[in-house]
Amino acid sequence: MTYSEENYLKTIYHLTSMTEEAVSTNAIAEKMDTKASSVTDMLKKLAEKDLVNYIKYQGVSLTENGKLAAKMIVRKHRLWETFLVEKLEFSWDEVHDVAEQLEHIKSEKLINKLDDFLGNPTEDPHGDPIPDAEGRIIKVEKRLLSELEKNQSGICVGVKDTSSDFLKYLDKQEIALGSQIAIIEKETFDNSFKIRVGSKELMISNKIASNLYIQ
Amino acid sequence: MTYSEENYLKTIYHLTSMTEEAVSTNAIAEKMDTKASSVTDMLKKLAEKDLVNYIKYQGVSLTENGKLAAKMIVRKHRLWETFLVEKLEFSWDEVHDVAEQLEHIKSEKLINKLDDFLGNPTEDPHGDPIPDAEGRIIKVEKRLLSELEKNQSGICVGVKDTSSDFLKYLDKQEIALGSQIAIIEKETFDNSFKIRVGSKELMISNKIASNLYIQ
DNA sequence: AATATTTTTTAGATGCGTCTAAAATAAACT
DNA sequence: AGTTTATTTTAGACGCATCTAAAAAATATT
Ligand SMILES: [Mn+2]
Ligand SMILES: [Mn+2]
Ligand SMILES: [Mn+2]
Ligand SMILES: [Mn+2]
Repeated sequence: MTYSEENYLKTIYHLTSMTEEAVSTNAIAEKMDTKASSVTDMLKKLAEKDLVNYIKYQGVSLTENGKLAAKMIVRKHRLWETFLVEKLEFSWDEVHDVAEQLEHIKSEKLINKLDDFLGNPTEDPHGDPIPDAEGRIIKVEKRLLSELEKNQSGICVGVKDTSSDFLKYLDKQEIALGSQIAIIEKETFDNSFKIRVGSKELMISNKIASNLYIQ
Repeated sequence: MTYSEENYLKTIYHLTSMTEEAVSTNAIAEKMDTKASSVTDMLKKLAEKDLVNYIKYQGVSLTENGKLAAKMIVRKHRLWETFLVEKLEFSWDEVHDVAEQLEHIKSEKLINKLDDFLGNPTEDPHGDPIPDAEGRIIKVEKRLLSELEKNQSGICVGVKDTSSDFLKYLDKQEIALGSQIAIIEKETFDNSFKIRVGSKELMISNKIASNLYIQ
């Protein structure tokens, strides 16, 4: 499989993992910052290889083959991110771009040895699950902070947005995976929140609260 | 720089590092298992980027830019090989192909952090020198085992041939980097050797002896 | 020096992944 | 239902890296 094919597969995987439905050509083009015509070309090729179910004008979904292949790429991405943070002292906002490259390295042995070296982690630095060698994912149920009510609390276990900007904001506010977060007040006007993180109190917008996973 | 450009650069580096002279189109084609016409195309492109000195029909050599770029690729290759052996329990005959992929990952930070993580090694698992971040190489003088005379001895510090076949042969004979090797007898007929490795004695062909570096 | 051989370059083609522009189809709106 | 708009596909082009076949240049042989 080529570098490009792998990127399409991964994108389709991420776009379909929420909805479970077929995804449109335009949605893929949007996400990958490319043109719809390029997407169409690639979908034909992936369909030819039995990696996607593709019917003209009707969108696309992954076959079982495609889904497993996509999971293996996600596995590699997240294991490399974990390696970079745990072993090479990268911060969680610096790892994504490098992992985008590393996820395409082809070696079963490498990735499985890396997995062992890292102690078979089940989650990456952003709290996202790491598929095992067979593609199994441990699903932990988690809610968005924005769904909590006043006086409820929980532990921050993940981020939805993994952009560098957002992650740096969290660093600045000293919010990290494992932080205890409690809702002190919920502002009905703009749906912003007053929260307590550890011993500190701060105000966060609804957008922030909608990108933090709590357990 | 593209994946392909990097591979050409590295090949030219290896071919010129011994002779110091310009290298021929055919020599590059041979080494890279490609056609001379493809090489010519690439040489034009590399010359355009001031990475090689190329004059039609007269062979090619690296510019200072090209040499530094090549060294950085070699640096990455050898650091990754070291990582695979030291941290992921690969054996020295398994690392080359994976390192061929990993050497193209683009991230200054990654490679320098990896270097630190490994303790800034100066040699890779095959005894080859690892250029530092500025491209400096620590030259250690070493001779081929085949150049030694009867009753001389030394420590095995490197291999010239790094093919899997050769490395596996060495494993079988329990010859490794650091092994003490002494010449017991030199057969004038076929230039083969009787040697002692540690406490064992064995016969090796001249071809074997010509691929072991001794210090 | 002339001829033959080898090496290297050029010319033209192919596959991959991308693009723009135009055509086809589907969806939304009177 | 007919028309407009949006989405998707097709057609044709381009850059990259490769190839084969032919031409050009360098080298070796007689
Ligand atoms: Mn990522
Ligand atoms: Mn991640
Ligand atoms: Mn190697
Ligand atoms: Mn090596």
